[in-house]
Amino acid sequence: MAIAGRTKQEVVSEYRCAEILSAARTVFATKGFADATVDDIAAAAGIAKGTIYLYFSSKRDIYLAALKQGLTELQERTRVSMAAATGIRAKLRAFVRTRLEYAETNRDFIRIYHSEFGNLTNAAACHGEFQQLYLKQAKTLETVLQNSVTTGELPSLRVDFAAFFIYDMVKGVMMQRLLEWSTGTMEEDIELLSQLMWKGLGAL
Amino acid sequence: MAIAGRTKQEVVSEYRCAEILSAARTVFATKGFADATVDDIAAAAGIAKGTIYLYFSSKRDIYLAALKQGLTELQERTRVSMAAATGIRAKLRAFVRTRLEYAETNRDFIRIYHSEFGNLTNAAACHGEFQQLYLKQAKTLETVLQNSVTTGELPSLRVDFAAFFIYDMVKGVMMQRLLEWSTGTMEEDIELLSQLMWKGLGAL
DNA sequence: CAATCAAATGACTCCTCAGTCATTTTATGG
DNA sequence: CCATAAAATGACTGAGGAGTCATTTGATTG
Repeated sequence: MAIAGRTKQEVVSEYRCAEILSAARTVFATKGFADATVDDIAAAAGIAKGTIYLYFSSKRDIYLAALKQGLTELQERTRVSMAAATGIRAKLRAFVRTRLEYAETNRDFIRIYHSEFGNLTNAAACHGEFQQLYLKQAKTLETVLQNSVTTGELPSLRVDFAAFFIYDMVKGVMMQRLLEWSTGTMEEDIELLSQLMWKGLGAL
Repeated sequence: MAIAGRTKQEVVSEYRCAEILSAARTVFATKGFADATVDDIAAAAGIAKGTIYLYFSSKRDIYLAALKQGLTELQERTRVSMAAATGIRAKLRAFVRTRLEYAETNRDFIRIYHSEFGNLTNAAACHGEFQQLYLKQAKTLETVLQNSVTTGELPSLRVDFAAFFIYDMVKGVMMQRLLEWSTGTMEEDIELLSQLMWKGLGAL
């Protein structure tokens, strides 16, 4: 009974998972991991709690799945837009733009993203699983920087340091915008951030 | 019975508070707010749980007190060292140095700091009390930047944006160093960060 | 030393919530 | 239409932990 390589069962199952993850994102974004309850998620998804445990094995499992899903999408978009840009400066601008735009349209995910990646220091709670996800993210950017160093487009520098530096700047602006602390439009913030990243405060 | 304006009672009370806060810092840093128990803190302080409630009204109260204490000290040191430096560039370098040095010797506090200020987006949980503390921090730096703009030392720019930008960069490096992800010495990181902040990636 | 007061204690209560599972509902296909 | 299997349900359980308070310990003073 498989159509296009997927049974009906699989399709329904995927749909349920997506439903649950979508509800979970909203709830986790609003309450944070600790204060969110599985009942909250069930209510938001309009299903019974027991059903959730047919698709996920624990509260943490749901959380991790929601985080991974968003992270994969964000990372893929970032990768594609950077690959499409020519020259390191354009690539960095693409990095900034893609991520700020994604943040604007995926606020719930970004809240979860920040609550995890703003706080990687609490290793005890998560056995480093989030640290690994973070490092994987940084790796992509690091590779791009390294290539530019190799071609001589960038001078030799500690690319690992620079990669984190860039991540943190963009992460900070995402948060500013999410909290509506930024006084500028997104275009202005993209421009200003790109300038600061490239030229620093001294050359403005 | 007051000696130097303080009764014995007050001295003992302050000592107990300090004891509890010190234990709390360690526990919160290790387990995070949600996973830390008041029993953990009591055990770490070598006192009974009931005693803690003679000095603090709730778990959150302890947390907030520990955070505020560290924050006040960090902020004061930052303010003093910046005031002692001449010129905006030296002030910024002082900012970076003071904070990285403080992070090196107050790791427990910095863990707590990051778990809060990495995640300000979860406003529901804390009624914005942490957001206020953060904004107060940023204000000091913003004032320094504004003064430099007024004297013409810096060109006109969105000082609020720049202040966050600087905070986030330093915060990021603090985290890198805390997790021992940084491959450089502290001096190297101070130097590199100051350079990047001032000149950006393009001018290295 | 006895009486009084303050400080400390930890067993206890109460509540929340993750995860379970016997029961009910819905889908399948003969 | 019935039999059987699969999916969904939500009342229930057990664990864990915040905050309380009757009791104990220790200090103070006449």
